[in-house]
Amino acid sequence: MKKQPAPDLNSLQKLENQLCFPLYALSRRFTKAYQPLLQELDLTYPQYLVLLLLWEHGQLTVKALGEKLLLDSGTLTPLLKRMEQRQWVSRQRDPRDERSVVIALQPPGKALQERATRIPELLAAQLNMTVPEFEALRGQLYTLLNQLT
Amino acid sequence: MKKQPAPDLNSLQKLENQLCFPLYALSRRFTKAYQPLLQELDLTYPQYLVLLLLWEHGQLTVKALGEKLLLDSGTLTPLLKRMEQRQWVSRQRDPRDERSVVIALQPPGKALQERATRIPELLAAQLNMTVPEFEALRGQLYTLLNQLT
DNA sequence: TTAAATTTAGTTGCACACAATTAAGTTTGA
DNA sequence: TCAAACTTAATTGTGTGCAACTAAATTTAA
Repeated sequence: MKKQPAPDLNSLQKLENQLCFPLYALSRRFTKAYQPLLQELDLTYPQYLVLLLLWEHGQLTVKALGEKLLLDSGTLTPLLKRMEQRQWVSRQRDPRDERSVVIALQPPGKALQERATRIPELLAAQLNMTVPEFEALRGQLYTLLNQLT
Repeated sequence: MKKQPAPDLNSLQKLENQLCFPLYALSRRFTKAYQPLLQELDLTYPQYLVLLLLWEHGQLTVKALGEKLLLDSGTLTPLLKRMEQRQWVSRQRDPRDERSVVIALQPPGKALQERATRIPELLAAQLNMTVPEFEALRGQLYTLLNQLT
């Protein structure tokens, strides 16, 4: 039950008073912080996200990956083809529903998991946040994500 | 003086426990929320950010735009050339320092300001947040941005 | 049953992002 | 002074993102 849906409208025309800009900038800075760690594995950040899901689930359809990552086939198809070229994943039509393409983790992709183990903690260490702060912020971001989805 | 720099490491390998993914997804969702409003002005979100700064400052160098937006010339140069083609901005070398290029707002670019007035409040209305919540979140995002910059 | 609607990936085209490099201009320090 | 170091944009090349569209497979509803 929120009372004031719109904050301080007069100054919202300024970049630094908006919410979207720091999200946009911080998202890119985060990706850049991952970059030196991912570069050692020859991975981009979106490719790393796909692998995180496949390390957990083994295989997922393009549709399922798109739902979890909020990406569409226009982004995923070429990205997954590059990952297929490196033998990290396989791509094949589901025989039970030929519309679906199943992306399955392959041994070279599985082998990256071990090398990536410490990435999350190395990133978290750069943030200087407590666990409750971290979890509260994450919760707020997911709440907003639900608002906009 | 933070006591616990790294949160709950065991589960950080999962997408939904990380901070970067919701930032990445939310940033893109926000841009998508702006899109129908910006489309009426034939603007992309990064172009809109450039105009926000030029509406405030009149003119800025490429370097200054890059510092404020955390974007480099590889992104800005082609973007600004597209904005120049539409007569929204001019691009000229600073005679006092020929290395610098000054981006100056032009009348058609200035004219967009009025048409964009209500964009921030229309966006804010979709968030269902109070002013204090909004400001607290913005503050946290800027704090993190400073950590990573 | 079967034509229409829906679902799922893929394709196309455009606009970012950014690393790496280049080129030109300016500052500096021995 | 003047060569080296630094600063600033531009360029090149790669990889996303996403809107719009296409094509094939499946589901649906009359």
